[in-house]
Amino acid sequence: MDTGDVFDPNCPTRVVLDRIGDKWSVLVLLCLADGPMRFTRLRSRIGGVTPKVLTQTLRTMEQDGLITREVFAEVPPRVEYALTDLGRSLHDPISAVATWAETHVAEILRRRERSA
Amino acid sequence: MDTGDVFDPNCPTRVVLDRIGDKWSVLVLLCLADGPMRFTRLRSRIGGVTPKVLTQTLRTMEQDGLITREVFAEVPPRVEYALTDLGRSLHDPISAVATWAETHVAEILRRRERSA
DNA sequence: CAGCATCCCCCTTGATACTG
DNA sequence: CAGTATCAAGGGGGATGCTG
Repeated sequence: MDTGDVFDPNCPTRVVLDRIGDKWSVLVLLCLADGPMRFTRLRSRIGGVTPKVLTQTLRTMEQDGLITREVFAEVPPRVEYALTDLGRSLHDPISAVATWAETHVAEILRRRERSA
Repeated sequence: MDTGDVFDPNCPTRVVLDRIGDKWSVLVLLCLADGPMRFTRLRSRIGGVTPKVLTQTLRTMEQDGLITREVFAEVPPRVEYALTDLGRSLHDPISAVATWAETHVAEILRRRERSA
């Protein structure tokens, strides 16, 4: 397998880029960086996400080994999500992009309007 | 405008994240990091992209001020795309993510299969 | 060469409602 | 609380063909 060329459509790196490009995954990761968190907490912190989509996102991230899902046999039910080492290792790169975004958003919006 | 909370759905930072999440923008940016490039060159280096989508991507990136588009009045026509300073400033963060992707792709795919 | 025009499809995303 | 079920919609993305 060729992991050396992101430009190759068959390159598995594309898979990762797709996941990162996902609208919610990044937000979940940034959120969980503050520590383990329950479903409802995630949902309320990440504005605009529906339960279904949040569940989908969490399941996929779990399968990819980015987060863990721990169910406590209690009433009422409690489920905690947390970053794995792999997930944590992605935090810094993602965070750098987020910081860039926050820094340059204004400029981009300005240019976008100017060319509208 | 509140640029401080990525979790706010109205936060313009989301806009940038969306653009970055775009399937092709990242590839274009990585590609142009090697220097100015013509349409066809971009198209052949970025496997799997159709002209229409590539054009859309380039236009949007131009409007956002990430790249420039220079048309040479020649026959046959020649159009060169290049990164702006803004675009260049995004290269490092993006590149960090890409590197992460290449490094951890194998592990992710392994986990994904294991949980399938 | 560098693209625009068209048509189309599917797949994500979402709103709403319900449940173990 | 932490989800599932269902249904609807929209647009990103793609194939093809044409042109300045």
